[in-house]
Amino acid sequence: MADEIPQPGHEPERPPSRRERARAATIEEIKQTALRLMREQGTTDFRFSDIARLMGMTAPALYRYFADRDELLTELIVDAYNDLGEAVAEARDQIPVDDPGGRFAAVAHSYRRWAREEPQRFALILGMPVPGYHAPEEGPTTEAARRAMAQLKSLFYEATQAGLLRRPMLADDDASIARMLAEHHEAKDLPIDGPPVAPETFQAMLHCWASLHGFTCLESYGHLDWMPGELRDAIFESSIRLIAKVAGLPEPGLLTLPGDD
Amino acid sequence: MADEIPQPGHEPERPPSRRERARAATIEEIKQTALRLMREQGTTDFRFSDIARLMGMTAPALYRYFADRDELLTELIVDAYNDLGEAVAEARDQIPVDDPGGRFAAVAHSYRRWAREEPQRFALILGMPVPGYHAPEEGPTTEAARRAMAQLKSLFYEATQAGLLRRPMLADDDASIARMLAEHHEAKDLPIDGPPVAPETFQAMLHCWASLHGFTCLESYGHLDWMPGELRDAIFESSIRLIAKVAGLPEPGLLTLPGDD
DNA sequence: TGTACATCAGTGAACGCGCGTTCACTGATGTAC
DNA sequence: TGTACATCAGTGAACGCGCGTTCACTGATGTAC
Repeated sequence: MADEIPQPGHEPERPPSRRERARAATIEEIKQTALRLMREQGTTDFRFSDIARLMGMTAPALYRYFADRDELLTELIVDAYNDLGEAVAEARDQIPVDDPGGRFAAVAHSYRRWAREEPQRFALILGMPVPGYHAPEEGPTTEAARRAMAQLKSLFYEATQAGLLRRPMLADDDASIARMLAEHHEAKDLPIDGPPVAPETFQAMLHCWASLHGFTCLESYGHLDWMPGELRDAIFESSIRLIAKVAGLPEPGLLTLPGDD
Repeated sequence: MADEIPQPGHEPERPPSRRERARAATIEEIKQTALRLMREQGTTDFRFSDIARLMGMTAPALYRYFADRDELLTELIVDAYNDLGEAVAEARDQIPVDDPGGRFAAVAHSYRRWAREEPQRFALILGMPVPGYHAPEEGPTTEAARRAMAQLKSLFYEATQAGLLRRPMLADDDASIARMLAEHHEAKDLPIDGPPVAPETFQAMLHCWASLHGFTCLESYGHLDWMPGELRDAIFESSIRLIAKVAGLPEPGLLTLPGDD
C-alpha cells in the first residue's frame, strides 16, 4: 500500500510522507471527480469549478494540483490510454501465445467492453478533441497512445514470428503497400520501432483494429441502440470472427496446448 | 431558382415572396456560419453570439430564425445526415445495380471522403453528443439517421434480391442471428421496414458498415495521421476489399455490362 | 521533548470575460383597400 | 397609383449566470535544531 504512489522523478529512498500521500490521494480524487462529471453529463466536457464543488473545496484550491484545466485533461487522456492498454493486454495475455486467433478475440472483447463501460473516456482518446483543449505537442499523450497501440501490435508481431499469420485474403495489389512500408521504414517517418514490418502484418493489424474500432465506437456512442442487446452481441461476435479470418489469423482455440509456450 | 426554397407545410401556389427568400437565405447563412465556426475551431461546438458577430448582426436577431441553440443544432444534424446520405447514394448509383461489389466500394470511398472533408459534421452525427445539446426525442434527427442508413441498406437488399450476395464466410453459428432477427422482426421492435431481412444480409450490411466506419472515423479524427497519405489510401483500399469479400459481396467490376439494368 | 521556522493546502474576494436569452422598441418591407 | 395598416427583421440594453484564473492571506502540517 505504501508503494501505491511511486515518485515519478529521481527516486528518493524514503517512503512518501503523510503529506505526500494526502496530495496523491487528492490528485486521484480530482481525476475521479472529473470522470464522474463526464459520466453524469454524458460528454467529455467538465467544469473546473464543478469538480471543486463536488469535493467540498473552492475552485482555486485545484490550482495547487494542476496548473490549469488543460493539464488535468492531459492527465485524464494519458490515464485513459494506459487503462485501455492495460485492459487489452490483460485480456490478451490470458490466452496462450500460440493462439493468436484467440488472443485477438480476447482483445476485441476487452476493447469493446472498455468502450462500453467508459464511453466518455473512450471518446476522450479516440473521438473528436474536447472543445477548448490544446494538447501539448509531441507530448505525453502521443506517447501514451503509442504504448496502447503497441499492445495490439505485439499480438500480430508474435503471430508473424511464429508463422501463425497467414497472408490476408488479398492475392494481388499489396505489393504497393509493401513498397511504401519499406520506403517509409527506411525514412524512419513511421512511429514503428523494431525491425521492418512485414506488409501483411501491418495490413492485418490495421484492418483488425479499424474494423473492431468501427463496431465499438458505433455502439459506445449509442448508434446501435436500435438493436436489442443479444442481437448486438451476436453480430459483434460474428463480425470479429469475420475480421480475424480475412486478416489471416487462425481460428481461435486451434492451438497446441494451453499453458505451454 | 425560385423553387429552391420549397414550403414544408401545406403548399400555397404563389411563389415565395422577396421576404421569404431573404429569410431562407439568412437561415442558410446562419447554418453555414455555424459550420464555418466548427471547422475553424475543429470541434462540434459553437457560440450563438459568434455566429451573429460573423454575420454582422446582434445575437438576439438569431432568435427570429431559431427558437434556441438546440434547434439550430438539430437542423445541422438533420442536414448532415441528409448530406452524407445523398453523397453516398449518388456515388452508389453511378455503378450498375448488378455490381454490388463495385457499389459498396463506391459507397465506402464516398463515406470516407465525406468524413474527411467534414470531420466536424461527421462527429456531429456519428460521434459523441455535443456538450449541452438535448436532442428532441424520437424526432427529426432519428428520422434523418434512418434515411441515411437506408441508402446503405438498399445496396444489400438489391444484391440479395438479385442473388448476388453470397453467404458471409461463416458457416456455423449464425443460426442464432437468424432466430433473433425473426423474433424481433415479428415483435416489430427493429426499425427495419419491408419484408423480413435475411440474416446474412443483415450481418453483411452491419459488418460492412461498422468496419468501414472504423477506418473512416479513426482517420477523420486524426488518429491515422502518423501514416503517410499514400499508405493510408492503400490500406483503406485493401481493407475495403477485405471487408466486402468476407461479407459475401462479389468482386467489384464483375458484372454483365455497365449501363443495362 | 520542545521550540522556531519553513512548507504548503485551502480560503475568500476579486477580476475580466462572455455566454444564452428576454424585452421594448425602431424602421423597413409587404398588403389591402 | 396612393394611402393606411400589418408584418417582421434587427437593435440596444439589460438580466442572470457562471466560467477560469490571480492574489493576499490563514491555519495546519512537517522539519531542524
